Amino acid sequence: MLYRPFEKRLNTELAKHELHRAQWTIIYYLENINPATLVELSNYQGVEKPTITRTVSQLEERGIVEQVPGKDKREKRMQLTKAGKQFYQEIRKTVDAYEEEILMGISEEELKTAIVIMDDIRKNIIQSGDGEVGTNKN
Amino acid sequence: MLYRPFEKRLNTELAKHELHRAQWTIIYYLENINPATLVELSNYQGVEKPTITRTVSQLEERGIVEQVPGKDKREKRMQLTKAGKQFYQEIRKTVDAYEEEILMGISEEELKTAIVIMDDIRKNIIQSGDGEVGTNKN
DNA sequence: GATAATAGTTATCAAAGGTAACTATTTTAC
DNA sequence: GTAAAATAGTTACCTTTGATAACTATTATC
Repeated sequence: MLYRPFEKRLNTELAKHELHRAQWTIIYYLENINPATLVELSNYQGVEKPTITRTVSQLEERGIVEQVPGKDKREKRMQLTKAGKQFYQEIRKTVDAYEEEILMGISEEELKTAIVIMDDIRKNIIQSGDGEVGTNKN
Repeated sequence: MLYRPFEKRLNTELAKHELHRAQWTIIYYLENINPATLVELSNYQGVEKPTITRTVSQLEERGIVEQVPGKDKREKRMQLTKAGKQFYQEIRKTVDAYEEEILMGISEEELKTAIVIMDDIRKNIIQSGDGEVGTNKN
């Protein structure tokens, strides 16, 4: 049970920027894969659509993300605003410091190994049972 | 982000026994360290006391755990009831199957490595910052 | 063109956590 | 030996984060 203390601590770090974990996860994803639809975000987070709608709205209200016209009138494609990208860099500092702290004494190799294994497990979960999100099954 | 799919799936497994993750964690802990106080449980889960009070009450109402007189009139020492222990065995089957499934293709060694690393990280979190629970600081 | 599927939203509920403020005991300090 | 501090737990209440059900609007498919 690594998760509880990790999340607890991450949230106190993010609180410095008046952010919560769920919001940060979306900002983080958008920094990499930039215009992303809500469904994409929903799949990434492993969370139902209404949950994403809410979190994205919060970020929208704060001017961190904005909509870009997608090829479809249905889809809502989001990207980080200019301010959002700057914001990301700020949070990044906090998160980097946090990560460095909790990874003290753990080598690059060890970390890589752990990541690979956890990724294998994640794939197993998503493949078999229904670690997946409802939308995908229709 | 291994956690979300893992918890989601675990919860659907536990639902077969009308259980939730937080409850299961306590049952699991009590199977090993049997009479445990609420503070102990609270530290184990990395969660504040009121949260534990609630979860333990639920298990108490279902006759899964019961109080044993501790050396102190303050502390509430809990153990699994007879029914609770039987219940544990049942759930164990479900959880074992689940674990086997998600660990498919992952060797003993790999798993051990991952556990060691994650444990190191957990220790780092608890040591430094405040991955800890409020009670401990007073 | 009617039916399916897809993307998103709204409303509402539940799980799981937190804080503040409290009671009842037990320890510690003077 | 009592007053103050610490410890264990509880109650009341709030927040975050998730889920479901039922819906609209748009696009694909047959």
